[in-house]
Amino acid sequence: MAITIRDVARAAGVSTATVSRALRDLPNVDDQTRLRVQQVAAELDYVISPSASRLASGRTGSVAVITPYIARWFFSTVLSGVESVLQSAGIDLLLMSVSNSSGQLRLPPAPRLRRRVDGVLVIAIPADDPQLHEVLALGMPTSLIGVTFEGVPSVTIDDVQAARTAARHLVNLGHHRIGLIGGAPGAAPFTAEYDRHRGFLEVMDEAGLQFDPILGSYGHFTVAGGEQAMTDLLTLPARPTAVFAMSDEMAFGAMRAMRSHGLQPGRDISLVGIDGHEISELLDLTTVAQPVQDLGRIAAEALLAQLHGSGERTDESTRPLPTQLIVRGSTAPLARP
Amino acid sequence: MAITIRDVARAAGVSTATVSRALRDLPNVDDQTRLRVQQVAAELDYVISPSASRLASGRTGSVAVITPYIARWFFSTVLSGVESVLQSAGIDLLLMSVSNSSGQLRLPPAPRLRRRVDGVLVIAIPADDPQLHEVLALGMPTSLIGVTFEGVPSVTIDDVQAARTAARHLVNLGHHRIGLIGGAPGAAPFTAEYDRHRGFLEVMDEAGLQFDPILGSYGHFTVAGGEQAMTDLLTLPARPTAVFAMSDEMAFGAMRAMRSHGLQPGRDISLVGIDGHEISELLDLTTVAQPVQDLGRIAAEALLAQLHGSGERTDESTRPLPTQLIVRGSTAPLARP
DNA sequence: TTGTAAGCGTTATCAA
DNA sequence: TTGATAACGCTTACAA
Repeated sequence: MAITIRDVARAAGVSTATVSRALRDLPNVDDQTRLRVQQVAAELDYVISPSASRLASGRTGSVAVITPYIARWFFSTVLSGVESVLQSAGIDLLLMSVSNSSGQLRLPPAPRLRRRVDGVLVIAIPADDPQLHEVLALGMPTSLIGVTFEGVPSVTIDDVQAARTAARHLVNLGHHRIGLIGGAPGAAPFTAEYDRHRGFLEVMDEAGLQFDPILGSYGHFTVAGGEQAMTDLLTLPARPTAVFAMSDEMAFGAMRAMRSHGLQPGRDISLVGIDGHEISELLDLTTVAQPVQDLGRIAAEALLAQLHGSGERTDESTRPLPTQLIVRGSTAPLARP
Repeated sequence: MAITIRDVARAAGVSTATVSRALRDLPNVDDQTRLRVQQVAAELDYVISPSASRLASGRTGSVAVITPYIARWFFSTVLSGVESVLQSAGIDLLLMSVSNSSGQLRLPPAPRLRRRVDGVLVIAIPADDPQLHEVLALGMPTSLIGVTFEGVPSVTIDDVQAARTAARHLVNLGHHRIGLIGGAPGAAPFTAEYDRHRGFLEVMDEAGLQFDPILGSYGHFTVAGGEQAMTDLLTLPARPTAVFAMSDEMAFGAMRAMRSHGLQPGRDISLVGIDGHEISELLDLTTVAQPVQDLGRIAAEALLAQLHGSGERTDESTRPLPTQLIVRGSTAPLARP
């Protein structure tokens, strides 16, 4: 069968304990000994058995990433940030999707986590989702991305601020009749939807523009959702002159709806999104960019810190990551009538 | 500490062996006994220790997915297909990226696989990449996506045919001066690049059009790569009237280059891609769509079959998955001069 | 600095 | 159908 630690020990003329210590770079091993053990191990092409190591040590050396979607831009980009950090740290990354969209019946993730991973990273699962609660109830080291939850470390942007920036941009361009495309207004607090909604309304208030609820159009955070929402706005008797879409993908859909109506973003209606999606540049969409990969990277680092530390959740209340307005052709000053 | 199998055995009044059998639905257990054991286990909130189980059984119940990129559309979409199958089968999915692009020094994946997973899924790593060879040399159950390799099961589309379809479409529209945007012509055989190149040239030959090498422009399979390649074509004395881009993302870049030059896809130059990228519809790009999620799903199923079967690689030489031409506004008949 | 040996929590063989 | 019990391959007190 495969080479075991005993084979290495025998070949190096030491005990298995010493091999174990030497190979893991633990202190209290003679340099000569360590070197010899490492050489022998290499010669024998020895690889440690993770199962045995995990059983004996109680640590799994792996973390789970729980995400609602894998194939969407935001989530896969976050994931790539997470992966790069975990890979460097030599930690196994278990990927688990919890999407229930495709009619797939999905087991709740919590039971699959126990005794299997040392920690969990959760990407943008709404704060009121029962699955999130189950995961948090496990009490293991956890790091949240794009959601906040009392007492649990999380990495986010300032969604209120991001929405404010987008809305302010439109207001500064002279627009009064500003439409809103986003998730349902009844979203749970501490979610991106909720906060972006709030930021938008704040700016409208401050500008002395009262938001006409008929200009709010809601749907899924997808291209299709944005298209539908924009279509609704375009069939209004009095169209908005500018629209704030809560995500770039919704804005893409909005653009398509506009094109179907023979309208052009920037010329006929100004449009701004949030994300900094790769495709936004192509479509010439003004957007408030967020550092998506960094979200993942930093959350992963925070999780590693918990793992290496006491194992307790250390909610160091990190400040939100910065966002940046990128002005492109989809927004323009309100044409004087 | 945590509940173990012995606690369950004690509480149910049976041996640990029986608990193990009952909980895994093995035969030769009395129905009464099985039921009682399951109830007791549930009451005690018992979860099996994967490490212990793996150590004792020799199976890890997990597979690794090795991919060059995580955040790119093709790869994340394949990944989502893979994940849905593995999740249903109760198999852990270990995600490993091998991208060396971002200057990140990445350990070769092979050593990280040994004794850690029961099988491997590899997404679109070129057939001549040494990392792929290392992985294959492990001799474990393996399933390839988007590459073929003698003796190893793989799931692909017919890239030659896909390219033929795209090229034929342009030829049928009356174009003679057709440009090519893609990966370097010196690509390794059995890769998408190589085959798409071949399919394109075949059609040109068959149509009696001889391909002027100056109309071939090569770069990375990215938006930026496509933009650069198209820019080069546009600065030619005699521009092509139509262009075949080997991927939709390259076509997106090509579109941007055209716009910079005041040209419009379909009107001034016809453009066709390959992929069926979600964004293609938005950009009105004609493309040859491939069933990307299915690629992942089917490859995962093939891997599961190996796992459940003899453990040997069963190269059942599955036929390539079908592709489909989707005609949109970016291609049009050659305007009669 | 090194070795001894008792776990870690299952699975699987063999016998009953 | 069930039970004893020997692996599985490592880690980690504790001793030396």
